[in-house]
Amino acid sequence: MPRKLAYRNLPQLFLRAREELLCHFRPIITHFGLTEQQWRILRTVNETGQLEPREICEICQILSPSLTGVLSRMEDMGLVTRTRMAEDQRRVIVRLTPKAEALVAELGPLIVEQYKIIEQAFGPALIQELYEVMDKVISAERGPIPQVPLPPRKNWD
Amino acid sequence: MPRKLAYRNLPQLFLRAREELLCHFRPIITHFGLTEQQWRILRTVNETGQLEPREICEICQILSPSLTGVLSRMEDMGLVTRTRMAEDQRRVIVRLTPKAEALVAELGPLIVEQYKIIEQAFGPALIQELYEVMDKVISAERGPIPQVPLPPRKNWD
DNA sequence: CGGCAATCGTTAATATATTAAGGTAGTCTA
DNA sequence: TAGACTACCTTAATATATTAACGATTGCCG
Repeated sequence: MPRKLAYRNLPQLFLRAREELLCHFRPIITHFGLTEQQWRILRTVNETGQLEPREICEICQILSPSLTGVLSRMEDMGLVTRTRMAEDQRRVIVRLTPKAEALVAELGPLIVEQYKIIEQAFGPALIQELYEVMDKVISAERGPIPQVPLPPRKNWD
Repeated sequence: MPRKLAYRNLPQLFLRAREELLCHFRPIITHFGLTEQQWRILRTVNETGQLEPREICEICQILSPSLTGVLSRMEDMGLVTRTRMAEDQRRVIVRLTPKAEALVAELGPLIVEQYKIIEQAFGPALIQELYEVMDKVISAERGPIPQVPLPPRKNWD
């Protein structure tokens, strides 16, 4: 019985590699009383000025039910506003408050500086390679990927 | 005022790329009533026969307080056993039950088959590149990476 | 016009993530 | 050998992840 599978756990390697990077940014983010998800949202919305929740979900990789809570807390913190669209009462527009914009203006440059430090330590070539390979995985058009057939689940207990 | 930072959000790209992979495995894992973390632990412990909690934490990228709960639930499900070491009463040994080993024996081959499908769709070269670049990020020895100096936090509210 | 399916955000329930603090068992040192 | 120190795991509190289901709106179509 082969205890080891033929393929090493790739999603797990993604996790570890991501943490290897993120651990150098986390202190900056928490220093300003933000969570990682809150910073992702601040940074993303700041780039476009305004976004709808489902757009934030897709870009920031946060599921809808999670986002509801995160945005509520950010609203309580005075970082974002949520306004219903007049044309379509189902949809919502999320914007940053001036307070949040000031926060991004102060935090952003620190993040950039930390990127430069990391780029020197990892080597610019590796960073470049990371961006390229991530893009290849994310935005490559490829046909539908079939699902391995699942056997009926046995009654274990 | 540059709304876009000089560096695209790399950890966020990691998240999206990881999800692009994981979404093809998740159905298999949930089909057997497991969570992603539970499968990571099953797969990892199965490879070595037994592991201590802190080893699982490091390999599976799960923090100690989370692991406590995950292992408790897995113990309730009859998947793992936790036994205190005689020599050092602080330490614990985690082992799989026969039931869990049977589960891995059934689930493992399906995971491998799904890897093969993905490898064909993504191209073997890309998969190879992914493994290589992750290893470069994770296990490259590099000097200590300095932390950008943090300014005193202002009183926002 | 009226029914009906799809969209969008939310609520609910449970599992995990994160940070801080606690508790117990080993280790070290004065 | 007492007391401080450390290592390992756990508990506590809050935030987020995940799946299912709900409620309000809108668009479609008969």
